[in-house]
Amino acid sequence: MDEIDRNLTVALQLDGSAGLAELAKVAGLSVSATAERVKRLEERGVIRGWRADLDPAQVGCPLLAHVLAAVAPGREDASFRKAVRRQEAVLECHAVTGSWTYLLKLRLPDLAALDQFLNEELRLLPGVQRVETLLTIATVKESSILPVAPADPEE
Amino acid sequence: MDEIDRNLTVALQLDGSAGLAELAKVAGLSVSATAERVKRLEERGVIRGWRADLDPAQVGCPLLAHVLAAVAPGREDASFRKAVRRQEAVLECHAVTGSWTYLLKLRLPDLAALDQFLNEELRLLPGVQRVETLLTIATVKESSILPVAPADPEE
DNA sequence: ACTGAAACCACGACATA
DNA sequence: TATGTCGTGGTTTCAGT
Repeated sequence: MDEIDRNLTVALQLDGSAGLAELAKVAGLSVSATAERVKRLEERGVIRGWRADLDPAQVGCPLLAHVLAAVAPGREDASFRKAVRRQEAVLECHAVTGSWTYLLKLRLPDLAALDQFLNEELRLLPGVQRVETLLTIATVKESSILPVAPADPEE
Repeated sequence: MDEIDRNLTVALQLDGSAGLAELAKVAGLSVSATAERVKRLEERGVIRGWRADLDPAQVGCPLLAHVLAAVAPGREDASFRKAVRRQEAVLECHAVTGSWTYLLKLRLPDLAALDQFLNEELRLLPGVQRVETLLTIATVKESSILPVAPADPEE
């Protein structure tokens, strides 16, 4: 993971359809050396895959909501996690510090779907004690581009 | 945006490197008709771009944190938004309902970077009144695959 | 709007340094 | 680990339905 790899990962996040010729220019390498690098990044798992980046509104999921959930510790926790992973509407679920246990990110078609998720799915899960919903009014920024960190000595 | 388009968008989210031949099978169309559809989806902005999906940890951003911020309403709000958009570490920023104004999602190299962001960037912004940080201990689910909604009559 | 074929270009393997 | 060449295969375009 040197300077060149970092440049490649940045470029590939911005435009994964670039093509090796263009990438080679960015990297300052030949096309085949660039191809080799990209293949390595995939093999090492640095690149996990290639995705089309879709407009949520245009695929019928204009609503964004975050949900804070307090879940009782213990055995029930595992079943909560499993249930959450099965839900398509749940894009993210993180165990967090603070007075809440989990923070979920949801994409939904409309408020009816949110209501249904909260009352017919989430609240019914064992161990769920308290739920708070933060509905998104406006999105100021939403990016999937990770800030690739500069060199870390211990590599 | 018919059934075929929806199938294509789902497939392209899962694997954007699939190739038209494979996609054509999914769509049940010829290769060139499939190519046409994908091009249209791009032109209409349904597909916003093509991205390499990276492993955050491997590009030096293992830390995930969410920040709730209460910001005074008024003119200062615009400068808050502008500042937040400039910050690479801020992957998302949403104006939300409830007792907080904004919810931010951050990717960072380490706690030092988080400390620096909170104290030397966020808290210094005009109008910021209160800040609460939710550090992610474990990620249960993190997906960028939108749940493409089935047919909406009014299209 | 979809099909099929032809032209073209980009990718991937190989031999070399 | 990088380079350049060559062969293959996929993408693009075009004429036809």
